[in-house]
Amino acid sequence: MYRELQKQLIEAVRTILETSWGLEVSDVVLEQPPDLAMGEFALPVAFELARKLRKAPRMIATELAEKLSTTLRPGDGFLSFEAAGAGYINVRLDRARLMAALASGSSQRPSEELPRVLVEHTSINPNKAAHVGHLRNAILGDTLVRILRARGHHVDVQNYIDNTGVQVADVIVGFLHLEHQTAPEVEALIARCEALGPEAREQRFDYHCWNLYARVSQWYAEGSEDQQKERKQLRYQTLHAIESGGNETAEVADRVSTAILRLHLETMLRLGITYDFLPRESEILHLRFWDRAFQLLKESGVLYAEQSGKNAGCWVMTRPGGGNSGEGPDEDAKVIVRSNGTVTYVGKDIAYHLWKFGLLGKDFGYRRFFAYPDHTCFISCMEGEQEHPHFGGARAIYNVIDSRQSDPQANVVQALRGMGHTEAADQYTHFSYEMVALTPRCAEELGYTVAEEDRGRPYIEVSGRKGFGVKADDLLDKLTAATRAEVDARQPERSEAERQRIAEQIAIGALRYFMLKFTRGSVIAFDFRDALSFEGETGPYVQYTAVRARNIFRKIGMTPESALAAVESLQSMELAVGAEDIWAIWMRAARREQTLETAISSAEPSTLARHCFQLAQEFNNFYHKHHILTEEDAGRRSLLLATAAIALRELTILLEWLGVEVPEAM
RNA sequence: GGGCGAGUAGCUCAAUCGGAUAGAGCAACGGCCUUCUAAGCCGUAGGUUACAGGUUCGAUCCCUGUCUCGCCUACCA
Repeated sequence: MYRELQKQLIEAVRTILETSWGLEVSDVVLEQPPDLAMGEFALPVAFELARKLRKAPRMIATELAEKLSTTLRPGDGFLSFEAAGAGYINVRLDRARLMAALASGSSQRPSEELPRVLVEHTSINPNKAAHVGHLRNAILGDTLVRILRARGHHVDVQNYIDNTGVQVADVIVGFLHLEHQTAPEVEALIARCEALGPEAREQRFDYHCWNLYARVSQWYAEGSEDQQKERKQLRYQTLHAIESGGNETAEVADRVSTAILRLHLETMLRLGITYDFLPRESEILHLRFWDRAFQLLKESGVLYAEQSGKNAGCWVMTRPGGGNSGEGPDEDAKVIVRSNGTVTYVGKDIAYHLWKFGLLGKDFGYRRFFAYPDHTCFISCMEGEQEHPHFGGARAIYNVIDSRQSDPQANVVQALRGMGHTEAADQYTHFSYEMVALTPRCAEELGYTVAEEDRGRPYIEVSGRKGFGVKADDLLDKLTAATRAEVDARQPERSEAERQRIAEQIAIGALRYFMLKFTRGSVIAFDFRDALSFEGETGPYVQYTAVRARNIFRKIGMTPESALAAVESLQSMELAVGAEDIWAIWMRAARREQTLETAISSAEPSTLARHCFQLAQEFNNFYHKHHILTEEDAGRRSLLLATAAIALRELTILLEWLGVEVPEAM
């Protein structure tokens, strides 16, 4: 109903402007007054018209308000229109009617066919344990998936696995040439680690590789010049062996990366994050996706063979911003195929994205890989199972990838556009976000020595190569331990299993909210003090609020649904009119869908996190001010109960979108 | 050199397409637990929105210039 009122109002303003003044305004701006007591909507349109009409804004506002009140009647849901301030028009709604509509939950969105979308997120190199930076990616991605589904899209979730890249190669170099292990020995190690189970963190295979990767990176940089050259050569030999496949090195790499991949999936599952499909680079190579893409790129003229200059002998592509000045070679062009004939990462990515949009004319084989409680995750392979869901061929895609990759991402879009796939290019969203870094203090806490010059900086970038960072599982364990201690103290009568479950839910709530409350563009300077805080603008604060609301209904022995159903027969709704703290909660509920739309169109989940937190604040304020159980006036009590019920309903929906559960008790 | 992003309270961050008095949380200080859970609530203090111009009824937001910081810009992946 709220949305319809907005539309009606904007339409009415447009009509009046046209018929009375013969004016056309492209965009009628609708705002909220700074204080709810002033009304539900505010129209600043009079300011815009002041110049055209050569009249004071306030006068225009008065006139327009008058016309509006004869057009939109109380029967439509509008109560009054009045000029305010220097020239605003404040609009009051029929609160009782809006409340009734909200309580009955009649905010159905049209069931039109929404396009199938594809979200790629997580995409961790399978060569080491996941860290906080990966958590930000996965949590942002998973939340995006949840809100797209809430809007009504069919969403396929993909986690791209670069199992044949240089990072995997580095760890394999470590196993084979630094530790001098044989293939069976590596396999035995994986088996031993798996037998220990996920609880033995320090002995986990991905933790082992975390350290090994750091050692190898250091090993490359050590020794004499000749040694370094030799080691670098070893590195590329290993990489090429892995890329070509069908040899023992590739076999070991596959075992190692697959074992780590499973651990990553388990880590993410702790946070309630799941995937539908895991496309791997090995299949993109062996199924020759690139050959087909190369052909298409040449045919469309996107790629051209550079004849001279520094890129002579390469197949290159003009960059999005740049362009050939006409004279001589475009030195700024992006190399896609090297002079030795090998394809770069961006080239493979173009092929992969043609597949995503169903424009390649090739497909993966699919095989079952990981079982979730409610569905199965498939992985790419050469020859797959007979029956499998179809992935790819999406109308719109979102790539959750940090901002450092904006250049290669732009290249892929440029290629699509150049090939004439303008619709695909328009529906390609690089959901970029800034990295997670560590505060210098946090780095020191972890036992890393911080260079003097870094000590003054607000943050230090994590580095997998240096083994510098906070591992995802360690952080989750730390959060769980901290919440567990608090739960033990507060809920001593509950069973061990219950308390553990609650502690985990709170830990996840804290972590997910922490990652979501920042806007995408801001670097998160990670610090345990902030992340382990459960007060103020945090997940546990919101969870606690929902638990509080639910306790009211448990205590009184009635359901929130029946409290909402009672709104119809409320005689005392006028009470809400004077009580802005109550009305604020209902208005918050009214704005939910609009906030969802904003979050999606701006690809900014933090909008929803903030909305959710503000609702929690409003409810806590209300909770403190009104004591429901001891309220004697029956009508007023019904109003208070309905308000608690709407708050609980909204909090539950919003937290679900954010991937945060409401614990039994806190 | 070029591209992208950032600079707002002591700290970490917001600010709905350019709108009314720039808001939260932490930290600090002062209050509130015989009452539905104090992981809570209320209050105090804290600001020349990096700087200088410009655009207009109005600028944290748009334009120009300057300063500072980060990332990207390889025939690495």
